[in-house]
Amino acid sequence: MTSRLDRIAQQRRQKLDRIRGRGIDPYPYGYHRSHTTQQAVEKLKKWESKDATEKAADRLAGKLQVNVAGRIMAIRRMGKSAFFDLRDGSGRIQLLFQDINQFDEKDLELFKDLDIGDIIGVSGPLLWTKSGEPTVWVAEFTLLAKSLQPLPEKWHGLSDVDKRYRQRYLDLIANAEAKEIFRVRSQVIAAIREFLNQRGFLEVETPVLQPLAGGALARPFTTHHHALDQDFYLRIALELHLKRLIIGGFDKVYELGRIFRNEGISTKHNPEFTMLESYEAYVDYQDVMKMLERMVSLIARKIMGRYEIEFGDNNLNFKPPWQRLELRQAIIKYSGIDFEQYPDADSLRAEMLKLKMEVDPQKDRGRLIDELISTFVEPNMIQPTFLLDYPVEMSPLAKTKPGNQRMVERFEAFAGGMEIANAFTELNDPIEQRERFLQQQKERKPEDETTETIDQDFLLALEYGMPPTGGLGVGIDRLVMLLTGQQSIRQVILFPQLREKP
RNA sequence: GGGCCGCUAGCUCAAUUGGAAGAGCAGCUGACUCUUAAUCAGCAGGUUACAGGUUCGAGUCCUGUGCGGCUCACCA
Repeated sequence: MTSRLDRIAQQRRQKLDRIRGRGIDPYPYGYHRSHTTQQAVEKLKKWESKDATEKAADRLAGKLQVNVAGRIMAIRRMGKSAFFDLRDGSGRIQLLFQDINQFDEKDLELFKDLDIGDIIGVSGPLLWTKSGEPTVWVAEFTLLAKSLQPLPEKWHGLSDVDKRYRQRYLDLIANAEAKEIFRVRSQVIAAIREFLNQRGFLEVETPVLQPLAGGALARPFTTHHHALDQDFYLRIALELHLKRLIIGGFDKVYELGRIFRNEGISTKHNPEFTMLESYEAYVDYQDVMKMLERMVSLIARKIMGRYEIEFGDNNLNFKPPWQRLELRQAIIKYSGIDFEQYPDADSLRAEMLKLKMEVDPQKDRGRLIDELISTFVEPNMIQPTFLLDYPVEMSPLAKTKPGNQRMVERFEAFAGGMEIANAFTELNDPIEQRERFLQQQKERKPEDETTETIDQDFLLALEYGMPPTGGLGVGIDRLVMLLTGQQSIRQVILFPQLREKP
């Protein structure tokens, strides 16, 4: 703490003491609002459209009276009068304190002690100022919360990225764009629920704490339950529990939930992030593809008002149908390598080395192909695109293509150079699933902490019979990034993970 | 984890080759009854992230640490 901040805080505390000394509670219990600031402005506009006689009658009848409340964002004192900007969750409105001598001694003193940042409630009639600003002419005012800290600068806002994340409330107060991003995020999630609910999907909740972290391959967070004296993992995917529910007879289920991966942090990765997974019985990945492009495009149009969204230097067009491209063809197109010609890891690695790629000799064929995707293909996936049909090594939970044991019915959706969704026709043959898990375990490196051990309970569930099912996973944070044009995942997560400051 | 960049007043930013740490906003005092980045006059406000080093002299150069950003690696 520097002396200057101390001094400002000290001044505010002195004001607080003065206010208390006059018998005023600076933190009272509530306030009756008749209107939000936005509603008040609308009310005034509506009144403006009436004819002169009606207007005068309304004014006389006190029909322009409102009670509004919010945070003081600006103070323009001008001798006996003053203009304040008042902001609430809906917007802002101007306040006019005309001739402050109308107030009694107590209110006058309180008025003098009001600061930018304080929360107040006011009542009085609405009016237009000469310059056409909708304004509340303040007849009465009440302090609702005294602010003891100075707000960020009014014009430039808060730009210190570190501070914006650590003190997100200041970001939300100071930067309107930040607030808008999270409003959009909330609407996106609501729209997803509405879309899926309308289609007969059932929203469910499954455990975050799991004895095995299955359904994906990622390093999990670990924790410990004391009463059970048992270690648990935080889930890294929703998949295996949702499939159990398909087996249980819910034909359409989804979960919107937080998942946790103990891996690197980047502009596209946060250790905890929000995933949508949905499972629908009796459909395949082609049906899921149609549903996804329909869902995302509807959301874009509903919330952003259009199919085309500016993202970085590009204009993304989410109008269906999205481009469909076989994974194999995409890799050939962007890297020149046809993985079908290299049936094992060694030959593929040799070919990749020719492209001067730095290739980890530990990587198996699936991971090598994955590297080809992320190096050559993903950066080119700007317009919404489905990549279809993946090698079986990369997809232990997906069903192989009919007549081709090496490939599975899987797609990933990309846009803006990011993967936003992953889906497949789910493998429902319990014998094959067990073999795939065993194969996966065999290829696992001894030092590799990321590989799950086999989820026997899930295999048992599969043995009771799971209908043919199409499954989908969507990265909600990335979807919000795309829709709001944000280049960093931290801009769309209210409280992103940061290192603790000393 | 590696590389590069950044950290100056509460906030937004300056500071020439290494030569007296500044401005705007916010704050305080005063003037002002239609302002809206109000205006005008004045005042106050700094461990230049932290710890060392080089130097007559360091915000500036060097080393280390912390935190952040970008990027690479990692990442179904």
